[in-house]
Parts: sequence; C-alpha cells; structure tokens
Amino acid sequence: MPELPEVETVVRGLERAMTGRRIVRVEMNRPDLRAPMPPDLVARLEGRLVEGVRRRAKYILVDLDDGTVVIAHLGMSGRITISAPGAAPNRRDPHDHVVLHLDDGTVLRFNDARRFGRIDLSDRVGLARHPLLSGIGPEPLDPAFDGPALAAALAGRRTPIKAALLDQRVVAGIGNIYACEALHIAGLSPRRLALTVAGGRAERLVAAIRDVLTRAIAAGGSSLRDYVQASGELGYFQHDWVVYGREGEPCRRCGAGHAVRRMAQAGRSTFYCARCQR
DNA sequence: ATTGGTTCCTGCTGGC
DNA sequence: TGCCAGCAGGAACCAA
Repeated sequence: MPELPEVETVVRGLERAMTGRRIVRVEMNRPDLRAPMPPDLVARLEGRLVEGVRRRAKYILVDLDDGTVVIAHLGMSGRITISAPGAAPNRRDPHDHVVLHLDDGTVLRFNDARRFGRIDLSDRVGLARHPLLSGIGPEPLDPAFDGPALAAALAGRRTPIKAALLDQRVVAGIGNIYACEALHIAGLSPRRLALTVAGGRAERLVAAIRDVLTRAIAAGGSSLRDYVQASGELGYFQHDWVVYGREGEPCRRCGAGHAVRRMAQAGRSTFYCARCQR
C-alpha cells in the first residue's frame, strides 16, 4: 500500500478538497473490503460537515462535525481520486467501492482493486482506543521518536531489524520500500537482530527514517502501479530510491562493482547492499 | 510473549 | 503473439 509519505500526500489533497464541505450523498457500491464496512456508513456520513482530515500511521482520518471520525486504510492497491467541481465524470470503474459527493460538486472515489483496504468509523473521544489504532507505535516524524525510544522498542527482540521496522507497533507508517531505503541510508544490514540496534545505531536509523520520509513527502510520495495522489497526479520519489527495486544495479554509495542484492524476509523482498550495510 | 507463516483479492509482468 | 505463474506498497490471524 501506500506507505506513510503516500498517505500523507493523499491526506493533504483530501484536506484541501474536503475541509469545510458538506457530504451530500454517499454511494456504497461494495461493502466487503478486507473487513465489512460499517452498515450505517452511508447514514452516518450523509449530511455531515467535514472539519478536517489528518493521518495516523497509514490511516486516513476524516473528522466530521458530529464527532464521528472516518478511519480509512488504503491497503496495498487503494487510492482515492478527487474530481473537482464541474470536472468531467471519471469513467465508471468497477473498483470504486465508495463514492462521496460534496456540496460543491466535488466527487471522491475510494478505489481498491484488491480490496485489502478498510473503512471504519469511530468517534473523536474514543479514537485512540479503536482496535485499529490502539497498538500503533510512535509517529516517526514526531520529535518524541528518537534513538533511545527506538532502542527501547527494539530491546529484546530477536527478529531481523527489517521485520521490526515493518511492525507498526515499533514505529508507525513504515512499509517495505522505506524500510529498505532507511536501512541502506543508516548502513545497517536488514538481517541484523533488532535488539542490536541501540545507541549510535539507533540514532543513525532514526535519522535515516526521518530523512527518507521527509524527502518522500516533499516529492509527493512514490508512484507505483496502483498509487496516485488524491489529485490524480503522480509522486516522483521512486526515482530517488537507492536500493528498492534496483537488484543487480551498482550500489550508489559503494560505487561500481557492488550490486544491490535482493532476498526474501518474512515473505517480502528486501533490497540491500551487502558491502555498506552491516 | 514473540515470531514466522498464511491468507485475503485482483492485476500486471516477465519468461517461456 | 499468447499464456500463466509469480509477484505486488499491508496487516490480521493463527499456531508453535
């Protein structure tokens, strides 16, 4: 799915399109995503004013004027497209599972071919206790996420650091691409046991995570096959990947000769340089 | 308690 | 050119 930078980019697009607007009509074309959507979704959205849109981990949170919060996750193939008021209607797509019509004519479509995404409802007061959000770790761009905090989260864990970074309880929002990139920047082997990432190594990894996520957000995220920004534009951070998807290409840091390798970890592809990542 | 494997679903791509 | 196995950004769930 879109990882943190992609979700952040979508949230910024939604924020512009939705804030201060009223939802006048909701179409629910297919209620069975990864989990069934709430049966009262349409009733609870229609007529509500949108107060804001924000992000937590890879979740999109839409605050409504009655205290309801819409929780949306894009899964692996989910996207939200925005048709500006007066724009030609999009071609009908069988994977537009939920369609929102706003009072200014804006149309938002939640599209997810693989249906790994989810949509749920909560309320502002109980949001932190919602089962989807309650166990999630610190936001990586929050100043509270520092070397000692990461080291504490990794203490005693005998899983590879790559797998630990994908664990949303350790740190929020990192997925396969940015885990590979951050470990390369930090010079840490993806195979290294998580518990050995402490002290200076943890500091380096935190700095690397912040660096890659910040640059990716600035680029509008990475566009893969299934991902476009809310506005329909493409992010371009995929051109800045140093290891992800570059199997066999020379490591940009080591110079010629040392090829980027690919291996499987926990069923996912890991890309790394065996020379400069220890 | 941690950890690794499996599973959900569809679409695209690379190799034959 | 055509076919199809394998793979894809995630994470909940299960068993050990």
